[in-house]
Amino acid sequence: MFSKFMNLEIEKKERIINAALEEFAQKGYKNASTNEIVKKANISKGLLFHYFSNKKNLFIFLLDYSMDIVMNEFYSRLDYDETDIIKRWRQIAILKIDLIRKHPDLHEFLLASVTEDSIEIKQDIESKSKGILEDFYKKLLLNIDTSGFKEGLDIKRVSEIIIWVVQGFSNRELEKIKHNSLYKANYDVNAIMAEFDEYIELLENAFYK
Amino acid sequence: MFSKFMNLEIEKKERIINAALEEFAQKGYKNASTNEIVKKANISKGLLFHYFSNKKNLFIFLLDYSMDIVMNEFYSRLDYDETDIIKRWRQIAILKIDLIRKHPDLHEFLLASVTEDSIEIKQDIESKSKGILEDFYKKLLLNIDTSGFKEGLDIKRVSEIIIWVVQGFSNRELEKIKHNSLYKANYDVNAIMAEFDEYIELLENAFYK
Amino acid sequence: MFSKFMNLEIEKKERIINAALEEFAQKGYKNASTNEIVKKANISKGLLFHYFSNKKNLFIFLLDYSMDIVMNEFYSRLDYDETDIIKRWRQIAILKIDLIRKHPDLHEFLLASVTEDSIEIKQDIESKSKGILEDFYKKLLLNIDTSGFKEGLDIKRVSEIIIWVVQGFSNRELEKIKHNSLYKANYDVNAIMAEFDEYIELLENAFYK
Amino acid sequence: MFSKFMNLEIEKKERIINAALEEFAQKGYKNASTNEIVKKANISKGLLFHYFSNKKNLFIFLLDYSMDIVMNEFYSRLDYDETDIIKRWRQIAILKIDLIRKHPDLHEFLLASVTEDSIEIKQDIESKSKGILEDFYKKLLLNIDTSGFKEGLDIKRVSEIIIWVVQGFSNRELEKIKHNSLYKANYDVNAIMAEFDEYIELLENAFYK
DNA sequence: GATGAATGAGGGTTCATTCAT
DNA sequence: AATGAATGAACCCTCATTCAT
Repeated sequence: MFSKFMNLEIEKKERIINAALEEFAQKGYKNASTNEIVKKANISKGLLFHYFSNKKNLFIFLLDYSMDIVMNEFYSRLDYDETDIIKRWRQIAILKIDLIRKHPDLHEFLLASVTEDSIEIKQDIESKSKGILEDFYKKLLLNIDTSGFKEGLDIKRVSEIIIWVVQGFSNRELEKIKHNSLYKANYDVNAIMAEFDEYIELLENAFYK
Repeated sequence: MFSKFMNLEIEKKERIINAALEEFAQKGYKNASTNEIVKKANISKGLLFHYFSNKKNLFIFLLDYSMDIVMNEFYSRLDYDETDIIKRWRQIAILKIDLIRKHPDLHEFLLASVTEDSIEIKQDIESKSKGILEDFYKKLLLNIDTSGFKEGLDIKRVSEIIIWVVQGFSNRELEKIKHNSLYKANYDVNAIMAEFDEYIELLENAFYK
Repeated sequence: MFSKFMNLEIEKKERIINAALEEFAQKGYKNASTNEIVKKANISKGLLFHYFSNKKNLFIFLLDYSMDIVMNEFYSRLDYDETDIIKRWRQIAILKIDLIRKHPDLHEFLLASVTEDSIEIKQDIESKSKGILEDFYKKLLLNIDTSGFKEGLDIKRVSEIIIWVVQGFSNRELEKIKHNSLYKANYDVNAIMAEFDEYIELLENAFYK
Repeated sequence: MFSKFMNLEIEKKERIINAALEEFAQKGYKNASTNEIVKKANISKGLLFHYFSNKKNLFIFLLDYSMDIVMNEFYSRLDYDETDIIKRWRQIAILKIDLIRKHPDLHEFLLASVTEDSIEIKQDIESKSKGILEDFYKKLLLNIDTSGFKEGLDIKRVSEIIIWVVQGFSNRELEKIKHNSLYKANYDVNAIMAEFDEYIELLENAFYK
């Protein structure tokens, strides 16, 4: 389907992908202008449509492309021998932060996609993300050992609490990065993880034997 | 600035506000059509621009208007004698659910605003929400008693954990409502609060003396 | 449906109609450019779509408009007391020539419509013309007296022959007008009808008692 | 001019010609897509333009090509010993029907060309068809014997009447074929010619001694 | 105050044609 | 000769905004 595009030289391919990711991430689907994309990518109007036929297809390609990268980044680097749920989520948080550093536009794009309202692509996004996300979460949480929890705890609920805390923390950091360019330029993953560990400790004390 | 509009008879004013809230909530800023708004509000095109000069101003007006209502709903109804942080957040959750039931369009509008991508208004939304939200949070958490926490806990961090859990829970419920129209039509506040209380209990056991 | 347009001042209305008729007649549906139409009519791009919503609707409006005029020109001026089939067709030929002189663009437009290939409007044209043309032919041939034919002739076939001859003659004249602008500018209806009558005489001698 | 193309292997040449004839016949000049043509012919985009330089030239080539074939079909098979005008036209009608059966695309193409609206090629079509058709008609009617007509008839006018009747009849049949696919699939040349002969008999009785 | 006709820049998309390989 | 990526002008259409009434 996108074979024409895939056979391109890598440099041009990246120019186009990055231009499109940035534009969609900044403005959302409907607002994004194919005019802007070709300007940023320094290609002709016609070429974009030669590769992708139409705007929707371009978006769907980016969705697949982004999800693929994210999946790979996560699946291949997750240590499945680490069975402790908190430590596992700690890993996930690190991978996430790393992903954002390596592919900031891609992350922005996926984030924007999730809240995308345009009726034309809503269904595509949902159908794609649904299956993949379910699968994703299953794999992320494969082989988790919850035997360390204190007796009598509702494991499902405690797990949710842990996830919410991890998400709350990482969203807080993302907000800082997003709204504070100084912070963005200089942030120190180690320092962040050190702080993160303090929250983790609170959770461990609260819920572990 | 919007004095012309404010002096209007109340019925027409509400017609316009509701039409615009609904349109923006459903379609986002850029997609929203002034044509649709005037059609829904049953006024002429020119009149809308007579009152608000342009689309952006209309949006900003709605933003102020919505935030005002929310502030009032919360400030006036919050029981400041309840000093326990978990119970206070439980109150907030109830008020939030209540707000959604009473002003669904307004809530949708504010929710959509937060994830709005249109570059033209992004900054306006953020600058407005930033100051107000900070003030909001300060007031919401005024007079909180944290003396019930176990000794040695980092109160600030534990408070954050609590907030993240409350947010995680309410987001989960909102997602259900949003993606499951059957659930939306029949949901039972009491049942939801009962489940919520189970999470609260977990937190209390974890962090309270 | 086209009420906005119909309420226009007559001069502007005619400017738009003539510009569109000419463009469609010259280039056919798909080739016709709304850009050219608005240029010829000296109105803005948006206005055309304000009135007609889209190109197809504009075309359909012109189809109705043209058919109406043609119907009226013919119905109101045909002498239904003339029952002789040849004389009746002689009348029709005169009315046709007259129509072309008075509304050349309109005639060109309808002629082009009949041979229009664009799949988008083919059905519209056919459904419109089918009913109307059937009705039209019925009225044109109302009250025809064929008792003057020689005994033993197949009346239906002879009628067809007469019609084909009239059509052949009038097409020949149309071709002359179309391809010879000198001829077009100076042609003399009386001279044409005089020649036409010679063909009619041949037919009368052949088929009448 | 098209020597490059003419030197091609015959199979490829025919593939291209048929693809182009079909596309132009179905969609008219402007609507026809060079993309579709190369796809149908299974050649590359560049090759088509290598042979024909541009779309217009391709069309003109097809026009020449089609007319040549038609000319040959007619010239070589017409029995010039048959001097009677009606019988001669009867022959022509049969040859025409035969042509349509043998080269349906080609016939469709020429038919569509005659009613082609595209201003870019209108003149080319007309200038080509004018000279050729005149010549064609002259040859078709070569060596016609009109001595069988009744005394005193205007031979030129009667000949025209005969032609118009033949055209009228064959157009009527073509319309049936075009708009009734059932009819198209099953039509019986002999039956058609039998009916045609009834019209011929009417003409003979009318104009022959 | 109130109307809605009028504008025109910008939107996504198509397509004949060119040209490096 | 043969390819198909690349171009850009033109296409139809949308829409916030203006302005005469």
